[in-house]
Amino acid sequence: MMRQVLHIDMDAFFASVEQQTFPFLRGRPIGVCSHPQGRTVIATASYEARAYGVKTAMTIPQARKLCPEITLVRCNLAKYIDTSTRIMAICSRFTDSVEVFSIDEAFLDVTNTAHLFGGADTIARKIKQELSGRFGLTCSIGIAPNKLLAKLVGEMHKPDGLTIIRPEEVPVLLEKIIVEEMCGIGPKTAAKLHRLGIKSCGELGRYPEKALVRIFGVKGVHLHHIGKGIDESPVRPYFHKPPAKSMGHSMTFDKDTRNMAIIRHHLFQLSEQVGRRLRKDNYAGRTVSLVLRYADFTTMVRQHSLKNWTNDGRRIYQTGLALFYKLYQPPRYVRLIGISVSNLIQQTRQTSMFEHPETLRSAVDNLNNRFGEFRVTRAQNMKNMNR
DNA sequence: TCTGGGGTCCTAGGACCC
DNA sequence: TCTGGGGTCCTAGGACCC
Repeated sequence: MMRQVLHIDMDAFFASVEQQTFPFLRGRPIGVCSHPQGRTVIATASYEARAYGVKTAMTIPQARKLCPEITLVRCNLAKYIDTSTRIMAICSRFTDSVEVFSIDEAFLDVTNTAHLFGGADTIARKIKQELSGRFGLTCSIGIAPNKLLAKLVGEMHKPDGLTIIRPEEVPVLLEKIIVEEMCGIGPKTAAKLHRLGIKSCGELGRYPEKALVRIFGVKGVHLHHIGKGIDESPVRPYFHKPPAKSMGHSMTFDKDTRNMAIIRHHLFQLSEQVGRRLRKDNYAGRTVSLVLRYADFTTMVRQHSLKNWTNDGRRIYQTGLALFYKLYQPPRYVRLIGISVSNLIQQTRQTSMFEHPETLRSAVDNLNNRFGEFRVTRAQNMKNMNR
């Protein structure tokens, strides 16, 4: 049975949410970023800003050069998560097969429910209408026989687009699509394909599968499928969301530094944040990874596996700090540090396998969850340091 | 004022055990 | 006294996604 899959992608999501919250931002070029004064990049640019060439991942100076009148807005992730949750709830009214692909993207398998609403295209129009009416937000929707193609065609008419591709139209489409437009083919793979004389998906699909496997390993099979427009992967409902594999935080210093007190201070804060997030969802992990990026952008990762699972910020910090000292080459300036915990297990309730009593930490967590990060923290952390 | 921050998956080599 | 082979865990690095 031919499947009917919708891909829904919110248009300039973070920026559009901000423009809805603050009407004076509407119609103006804005960029959302994590901390507008610091060393950061544009997370999302409004369409007005995109008209000037401002794009995601651009630095603030670059964006300002292209668009001097751009308004920078601080990222408010909690608000976007809240809006996203409500958007996903609306999608769930049309099928229980909704996969939350990212904060602003979802796949819907409507194969079994389309007839209840008058067809997949009607569902798409209803969702658009609903999101516009309730939130003032637009989205772009692609409808296709599988996720790969739904995502591809959904991107063809942004913003506020609706693109449908029928099975018989797929071969002609694939001839027109260049490989780097496909989800899963990044710059490195695209360059490698170009060297093989492969530009379009049609060409990729005709390239012998065996040769692709020889060159790319297991990924060759996947590439062959991409070239043919084949994707059997199911839409995974959000309630089957797999457990997390890792949790981490990192930060770029506003100025490169080699001041150990500053580095330790931020490493400690990042570790506490990671521990708190692990505890919030009842995770504990055994492997601690430390990321270190020098001023010249060389980036290194070192990891260490512990004997016991932990979700204690202090334990994570101690392990991370030991890794830092092993890795760090002293006179060099540090640009970024990060810490993450992997090898996770999830408990349904608190058990004795954690190293320390939970009572104090969960009380501190509750306070911080309610009143904000680091309102209550360890005395060691109180020295007021600037980034 | 070049180059954020959060993830997942894959590969490849070495240690170690049977 | 010529050493195979399978399995698992660990670590480092890279590609890719939003």
